[in-house]
Amino acid sequence: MSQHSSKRATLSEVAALAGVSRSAVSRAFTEGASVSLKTRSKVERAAQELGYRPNVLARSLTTRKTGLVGLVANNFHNPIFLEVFDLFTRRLQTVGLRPLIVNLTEETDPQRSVQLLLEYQVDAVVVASSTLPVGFADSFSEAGISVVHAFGRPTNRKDINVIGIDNIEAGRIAARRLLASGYSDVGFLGGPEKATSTRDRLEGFLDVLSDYPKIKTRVHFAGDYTFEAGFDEMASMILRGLSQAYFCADDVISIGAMSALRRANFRIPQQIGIIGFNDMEMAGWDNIRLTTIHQPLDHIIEESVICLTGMLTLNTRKTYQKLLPCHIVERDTLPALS
Amino acid sequence: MSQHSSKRATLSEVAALAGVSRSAVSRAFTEGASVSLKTRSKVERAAQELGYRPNVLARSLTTRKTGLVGLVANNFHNPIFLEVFDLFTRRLQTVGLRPLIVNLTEETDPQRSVQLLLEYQVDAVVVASSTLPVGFADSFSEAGISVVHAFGRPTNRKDINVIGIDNIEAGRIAARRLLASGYSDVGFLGGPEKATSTRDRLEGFLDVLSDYPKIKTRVHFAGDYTFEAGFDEMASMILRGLSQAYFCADDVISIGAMSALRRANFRIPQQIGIIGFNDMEMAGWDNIRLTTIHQPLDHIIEESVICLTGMLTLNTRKTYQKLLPCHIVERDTLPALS
DNA sequence: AAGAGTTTTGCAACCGGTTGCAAAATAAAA
DNA sequence: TTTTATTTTGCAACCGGTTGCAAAACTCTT
Repeated sequence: MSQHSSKRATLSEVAALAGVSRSAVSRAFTEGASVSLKTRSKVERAAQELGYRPNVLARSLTTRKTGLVGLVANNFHNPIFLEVFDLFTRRLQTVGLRPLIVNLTEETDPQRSVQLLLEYQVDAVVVASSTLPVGFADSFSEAGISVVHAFGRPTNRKDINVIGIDNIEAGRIAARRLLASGYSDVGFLGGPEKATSTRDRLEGFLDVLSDYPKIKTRVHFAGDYTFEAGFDEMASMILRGLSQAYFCADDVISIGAMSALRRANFRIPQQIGIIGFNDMEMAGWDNIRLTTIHQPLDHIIEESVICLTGMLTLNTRKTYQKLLPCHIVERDTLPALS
Repeated sequence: MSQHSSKRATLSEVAALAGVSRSAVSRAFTEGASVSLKTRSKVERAAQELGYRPNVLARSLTTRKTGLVGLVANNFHNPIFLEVFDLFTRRLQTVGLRPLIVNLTEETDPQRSVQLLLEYQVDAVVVASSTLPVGFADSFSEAGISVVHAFGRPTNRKDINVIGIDNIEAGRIAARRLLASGYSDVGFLGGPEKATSTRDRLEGFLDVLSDYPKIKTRVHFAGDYTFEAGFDEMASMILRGLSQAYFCADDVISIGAMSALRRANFRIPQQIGIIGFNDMEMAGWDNIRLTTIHQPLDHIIEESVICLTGMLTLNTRKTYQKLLPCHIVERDTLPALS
């Protein structure tokens, strides 16, 4: 009941007050340990009295489980990541894990970040990004830490778990949707050219279109998954001539691009059609209503956390690679299909 | 150079390999400890060889510093928080602190979250929210942990640090700006009615307007700092009759409200003027161009981290309460001033 | 070369917990 | 009640580090 504001109570103090051994106290606080009802209640009373809470970090020293999970991300300018953080932190919380977040900026040295998470003895690492230094996720598994790469691309590295979507198929879906609207001149506006997600979506996109040689196809890249990048790239495309419709490889890029189009007085979808990617919250806002490919964030994250807890409880090191299906959400930036 | 993939090397192993005592190794890894050049290099060589990295958690046991900082937030649906996270994680990283993030949802028990951070022995807690269970920040300082409440309201509780803005003054600024445009009927569209930020902004707003009894003033509240809340509230206001201009107490609410207005064919700013609050990244996007009150996020966060490191290094418990100035960013949702 | 002053080193105890093991206590069987 | 099986308990060692203290190893004087 009473609280010491200054100093935190320790195991020994509780043991002393309860009149039992330190081990007894420890056991009273460990699930499924052997303690009699009598001791347990003595301990609980004493603990209550002192406001005792076990020190997880000290405990981790012997149990070798910290409950910490590194959450590495490198794009804090795309609103989709707020949703990602929300979902990840919630899910991790409910399974008793604590996210230790690493913001991988241009200034931070990736290798140093790896070290850092190692020093904090994280139980596992979640890498949430589709644009990363190649081999970044690898360095964790090399150091003996379980990794799950959310939004990643499948790899043949046996010890990396990947949960994401089939970006190639997503590119195909977009291409087919544009074909269905009858366009004869379509464009691809990707994110960073070297990002695996960009390359894969482009591959699928071109894959479908290669069967329709009469349809003109243009390819462009925004340097970044940001509004400005989308805006700027579209602005320059306007000067060089436009296709009838675009597959923009990210919602925020789409919004940037549409903004540039509207500023140049193009009407969407009447003059130019747009299909985005991600289906972030904002895409459904009434002033945007972006037709886009839904990426099943919650599902991806759910699976990631399942994969993670799986590895932590039974420590089966079975590699887990899962690609989840995407689907189109029809809104107002492509003409409705009949 | 070589790495053990399976097992992490420990202090003792390094000591053995280097042929020195464990203390020597420890000292070689502690800034400013007494070690000869010779031993240091022996240790470094051995550490390199084994891929040794000290266990921060074990160290924290004796040093009583974990380098962990709890970062508590409760709104993952407002894009402004992505900026907040970005800035906080960056800043904390550069001063060698690690953010342990807590997502305070409706399901999570606030008291349990406090416990949790205590169990992890965080060095300090940052509470980043302007809408929180009253006394929430208190429970940390009661437990003997330094708290800084970013975006909070000043309090007379002596042990809580607050860094934020003067919301009352912000309300005044908004009111004066609307007056300057010559409106004779203005509205306030706040966030959650009980949030301190809402109440304060309203207070300032009404404070200025009380000097102009001829100007009609209406007050409304959106239930939440979200797009939908802004949209819905404005939609229902449209039915009940509108003022000429509104101070919306958050950008995302503003965007929701404007969306409802546009859908009802009102032209902004010609028919209805809007001034928002926060100046989030998106407010400057070309398709939004929201005139809004800039809240100095980066400055607030910089100060918060300074306050925090101050408390941690020299552990002066001097209370630190700082309100930073806001200013208007003129864009396109209010008529330009001559 | 001996003595004084300074720096470096290792020992051992400690931080706050957990856990294998054998002894003590309790419950069940005879 | 005694014997045996079972549960509960405390001891002591350990997890991976740090640190006060006294001894050891250096410098520098004289």
